[in-house]
Amino acid sequence: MGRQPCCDKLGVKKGPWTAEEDKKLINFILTNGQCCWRAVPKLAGLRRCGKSCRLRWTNYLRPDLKRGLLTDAEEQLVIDLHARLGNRWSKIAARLPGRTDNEIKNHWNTHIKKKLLKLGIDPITHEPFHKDQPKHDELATDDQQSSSQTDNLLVESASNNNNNHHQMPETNNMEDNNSSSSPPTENSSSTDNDSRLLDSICNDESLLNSLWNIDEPWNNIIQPAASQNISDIMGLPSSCFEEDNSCAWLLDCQDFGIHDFGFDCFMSNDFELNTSLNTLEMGDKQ
DNA sequence: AAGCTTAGCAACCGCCTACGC
DNA sequence: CGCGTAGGCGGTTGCTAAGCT
Repeated sequence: MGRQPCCDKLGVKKGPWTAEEDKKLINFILTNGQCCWRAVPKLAGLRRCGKSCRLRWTNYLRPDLKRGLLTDAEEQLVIDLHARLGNRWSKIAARLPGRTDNEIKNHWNTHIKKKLLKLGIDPITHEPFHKDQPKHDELATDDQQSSSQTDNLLVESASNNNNNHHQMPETNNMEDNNSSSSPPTENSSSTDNDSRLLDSICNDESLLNSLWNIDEPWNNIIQPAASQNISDIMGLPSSCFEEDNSCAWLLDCQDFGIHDFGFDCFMSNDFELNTSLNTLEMGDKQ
């Protein structure tokens, strides 16, 4: 016999999540951590599929998520990664701390793809269109003279991608274990390719600096007073927020639905947190 | 001001893989 | 070893707000 079904489809709610449902899910995960998603809806008092709960948590409620548009550096990294990994959004997201595969996928489809098309670059192959080659989208026909900073980055990135396909240094330590070295397609991936990718990223000093500058401020955000307030507000034992507890990740709480879930204490009582958040925003805009 | 179109994003759907039984 | 499920993934849909006529 196998396991029990994830959820009985009957009586399962669909559609947008309400603030009340979000609260329940957050409360549950704060209390119990991320365990068996199948059991989450029942235990948390939600009429949702476990899958839906997992998605809501990973794509929206997770405290380590960043908010707002991708920065130029992140965007370039996505392009770079997409050139080698194809539409493997989860792999790409794994390289961008605080970003979800869904977010990156959406950003790709709504922003990056269009930019590439405008620049005459095929978003699938990352190769420039040939003059006699039909483009994938009508958008590609207008305004190909665009010269914004982002567009320049994109051109540079695409150009680098083409060059790097054959000249990437050897390294290791990537989680992907496929072994093909084919050009970037939906299914192409390999340890070698990933290793080279990591290496090329690590060798890109400006890119790395940019990413580290984004993440660094979080080290300074955590204040004991803040965690105390959270435990009070959420009605949870303060032990949930102790350093060695499974909920210690909450201390890394960044910028998620703070106002929606009664986390305003972060904003009103903690000057240093505000400063850190401002620093982060500055970093994001740079 | 109203109606229409478009862009952006959250959420769902269906498939695949790993794993428990 | 085979069956069936949970979890994960990528593609797609549908809702909503913003922009346009």
